[in-house]
Amino acid sequence: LLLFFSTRRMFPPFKARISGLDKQAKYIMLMDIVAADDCRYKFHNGRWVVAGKADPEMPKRMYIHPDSPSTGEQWMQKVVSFHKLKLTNNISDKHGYTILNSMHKYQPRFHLVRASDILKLPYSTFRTYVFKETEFVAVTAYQNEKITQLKIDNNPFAKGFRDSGAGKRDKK
Amino acid sequence: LLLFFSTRRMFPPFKARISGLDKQAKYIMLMDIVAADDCRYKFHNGRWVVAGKADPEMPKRMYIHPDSPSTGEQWMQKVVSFHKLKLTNNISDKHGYTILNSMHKYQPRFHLVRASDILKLPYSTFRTYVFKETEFVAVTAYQNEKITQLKIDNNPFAKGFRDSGAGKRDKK
DNA sequence: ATACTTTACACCTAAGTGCCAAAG
DNA sequence: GACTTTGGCACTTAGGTGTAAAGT
Repeated sequence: LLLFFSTRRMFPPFKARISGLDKQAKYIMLMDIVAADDCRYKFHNGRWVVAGKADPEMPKRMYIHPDSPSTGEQWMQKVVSFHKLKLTNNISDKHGYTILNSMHKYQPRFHLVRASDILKLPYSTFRTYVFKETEFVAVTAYQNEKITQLKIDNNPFAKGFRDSGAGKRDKK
Repeated sequence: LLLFFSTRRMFPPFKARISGLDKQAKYIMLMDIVAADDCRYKFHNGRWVVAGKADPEMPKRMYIHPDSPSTGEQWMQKVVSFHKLKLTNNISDKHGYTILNSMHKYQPRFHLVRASDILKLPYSTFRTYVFKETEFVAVTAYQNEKITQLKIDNNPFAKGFRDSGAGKRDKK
């Protein structure tokens, strides 16, 4: 259960270690994010509950991993991370970021394509992998304090919000 | 007459606007930096004068423009800038930076290759363009105050050294 | 001693964080 | 009125500047 925000990266990022590729062949790695169901949600009494039918789907976009294309050998050498994938709720986005609806549930999908060239993508066969545990609800403001704390604790850019030990300050 | 420093970028950067390419074809853009003559220089009485034979040449490296390969159409759309090219005087450099000898004169060269793939580079035909006015002497410390000021005035990262015009005051 | 080189440093750019007040 | 969204902010990482002092 992960979250999203205005125009920001997905965090934590999707990471995968790849094996079984042809060392010599070229591959392209992609990720897209599709609706997990056709519901709109709200956060009530500490949990996400259905709050009606989903809003119309946003234009679909495919994120191409920036190292693409690379050889199987190169992909298998290191963990493949999609931390640079950017999410936005701006329908008129011109950057090619992935557009999502706030308060909707989403499922990232990982695509592996054997192709030497981006231009050949439309004619290539995809292998698509879905990891159910990466499902998340998109939001514009955090609803769950535990998620906030998880991000503060783990995202290096949020280090400024880490409570340096003892003095817990009051918030109201 | 431009300068260089420890492990730093080349500044001002080499920039070119390209035209006449085949829109559909893929191209790779490269830059290397070769000795302009076989002399060692020193800066004396406000000018560079020859001070003996050149030191042995450094290992040659070819900088591949990070957007490579791209289609002719993509290259022609924007100014092609080599501002990320890095220079060093460290002979054992492992990053692939361009290695130069301090106090020697150099000539950048721009290479245009019609090739869809970096692996095909060795078998491809290069078109090489040299602009004499981009010749420079490599240094580890600036010799000419005008060069220093030119950099301070134009390099955004050196803004901290700009005199904010009126009212020169000493630091408190 | 002179001339050049290295290093730590303050000051920048550029971009990714959650927060909070204001707006919708 | 309760909820959601926006935009400015201080904070962070990451890395590019010339400087001055120290090193060779």
